[in-house]
Amino acid sequence: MGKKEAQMELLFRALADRTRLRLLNLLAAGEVCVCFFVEVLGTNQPKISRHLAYLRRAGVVAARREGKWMHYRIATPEDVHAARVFSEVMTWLGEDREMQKDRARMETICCAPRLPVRLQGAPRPAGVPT
Amino acid sequence: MGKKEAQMELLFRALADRTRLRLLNLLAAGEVCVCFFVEVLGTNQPKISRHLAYLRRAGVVAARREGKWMHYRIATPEDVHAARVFSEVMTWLGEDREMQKDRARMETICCAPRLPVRLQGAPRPAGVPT
DNA sequence: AGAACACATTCGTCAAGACGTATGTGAGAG
DNA sequence: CTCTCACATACGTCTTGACGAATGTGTTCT
Repeated sequence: MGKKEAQMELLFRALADRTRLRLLNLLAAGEVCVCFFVEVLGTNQPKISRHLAYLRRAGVVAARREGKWMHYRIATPEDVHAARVFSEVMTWLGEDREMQKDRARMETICCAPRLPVRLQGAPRPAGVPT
Repeated sequence: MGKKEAQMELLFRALADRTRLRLLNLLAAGEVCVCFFVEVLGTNQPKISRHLAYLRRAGVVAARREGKWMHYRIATPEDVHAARVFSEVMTWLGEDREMQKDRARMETICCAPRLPVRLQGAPRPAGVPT
């Protein structure tokens, strides 16, 4: 009944946090596993996991397991209007300076000749040049 | 510097509340004064004022004084992307069942042969049929 | 089996904000 | 000037959620 209303609030609450916006931004190019978020955002792992869980509850990301690693990806909302809003938000993120820095930082880390110690053997994110 | 980022969070926080979404919805047709919000949403006046203040800080509504009454209206965000997102949100509100009920309720109240006692002499909202 | 790893969840603490109630402010009427 | 009206703001209380630190869960490797 009031599900759609709740969805609206849920979406905006999910978007009302800096860290979560940064996560969504890094997911724009494709699947990313948790360890890369930790490295790129320079924070601890539980923080990342909690925010990813929040985004998952809001229905804007989905997760896939591959061995020890969890891959997250963007999940477009089912609701048409939610999807349109979300799409605009992603575009917005794409043009934001700070967000561009984050993406550049991820490329720098992933494409480095040697991965950081913490990321040895981790599956590289999709959407970044090899 | 980090202003635009802050603006992004600020916008979504403003949208992450049911009451505020309802206020924005009622403003879709044009200027409305506070007393009508109170009547239509069936709540107390301080609650409405607080949420309107919040929306004002977020830059999505503006206020105009006319004698004793304060008229609020939608204020499209300056930032282009914010404006696009906001526009999609307003469209979304326009198609939501519950929001339609609120607008219908406002029409019923404003266009009644006699205004409710509390609203005697109050300036009618714009955008509703006389 | 056990150790190592990637990630999730829980716990205690703290700040933001939503609420009703009470009070403050600014404008018009008398 | 005082009273009233429309609205704003200041409390005190309670809930939500953000955080770091610790702990739990599931998978792989030996």
